[in-house]
Amino acid sequence: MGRTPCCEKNGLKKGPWTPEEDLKLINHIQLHGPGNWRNLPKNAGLQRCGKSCRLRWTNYLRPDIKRGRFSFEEEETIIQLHGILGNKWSSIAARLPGRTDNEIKNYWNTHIRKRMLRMGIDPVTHAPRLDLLDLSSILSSSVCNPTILNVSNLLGSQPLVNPEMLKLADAILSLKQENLVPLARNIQENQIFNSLMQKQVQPLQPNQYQTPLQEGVFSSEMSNQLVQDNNLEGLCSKVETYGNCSDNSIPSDLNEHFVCHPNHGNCSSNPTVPEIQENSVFQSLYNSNQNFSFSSVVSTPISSPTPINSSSTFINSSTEDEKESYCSNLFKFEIPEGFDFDEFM
DNA sequence: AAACGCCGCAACCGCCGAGGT
DNA sequence: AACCTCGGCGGTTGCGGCGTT
Repeated sequence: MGRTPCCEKNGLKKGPWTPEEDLKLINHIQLHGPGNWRNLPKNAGLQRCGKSCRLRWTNYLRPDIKRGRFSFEEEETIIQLHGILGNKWSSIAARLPGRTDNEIKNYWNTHIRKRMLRMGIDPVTHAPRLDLLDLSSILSSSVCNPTILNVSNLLGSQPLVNPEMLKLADAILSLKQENLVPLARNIQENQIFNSLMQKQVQPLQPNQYQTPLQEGVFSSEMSNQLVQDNNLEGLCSKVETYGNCSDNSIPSDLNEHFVCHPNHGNCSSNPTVPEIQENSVFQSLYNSNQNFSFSSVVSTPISSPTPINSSSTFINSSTEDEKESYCSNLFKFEIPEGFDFDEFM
């Protein structure tokens, strides 16, 4: 048997809602509450399909909807969560209070996705699109600085975008709510990402998203607590030590782990000293008040002017270029193949 | 000023899963 | 077990606004 339509289509209005219709819907829901969408139009005196009423309410009329442009932090959260969850817009929306899945989906398709494509990043996999890589620039960079040539990068086995770092941030968030012991164990086994991905996909309840520290954004308080809980002080202090360097020299041991990608690195005047690329997350953090920390790598709140769940609607005055620059930073952090967490910690 | 094209977003469509009978 | 309803989800469409020529 074929599926019956949710309502009789004939005679029902379609298209944009009028203010009168909105008023009727709001009044009805205020009196009776949402739900029973099938009968709602009739009871509310609307010539609309119940589905249409539900969509209008959930995507537009609901009082807790936050209007206005997305903040840096919201965008960052969307990118991180999309890297983990894919096109699970409702799941992503559940971690962005006041935002609807439809709004996030539209924003992704019209802004973020295009920007990623411009940057040569596959918006589905969050990995660089090899078909768009400028091989000549890669090769010229390599000629200028042979030390930064990483063949595995050229072959695509080591994505420029580091979705694992993004996954790590969100996975740690999940583990905070579950069990932290496996995290440390997995780090030591150097199998962290696979196991974290499995944990990550466990759905959270909607009411878990409502407190600031439980949202997708990884707060500094959380990271500090996690560091304590997981004996990650070594890692954190080591990274912070690097960030506190007063000159532009990069500690040799760190330099071994965080390589410049040839496609984005500049030719160094000194071919024997790899130069941190200007746009890298590392460089951004390195330059931002010399206050680089592990938590900032994970949450990157450096350019987020307001808390994600600020009660006031944030009108973002930043340009697309600024966001693109910021976005590129978000994607250019990589952990080289063979990176040993044990050794680093 | 008109035509054209692009962009953003609200709304629609079709499918799916859960739950009830 | 089969059928049916309902709510929810992701993909897509179409329209209005805006910028450019």
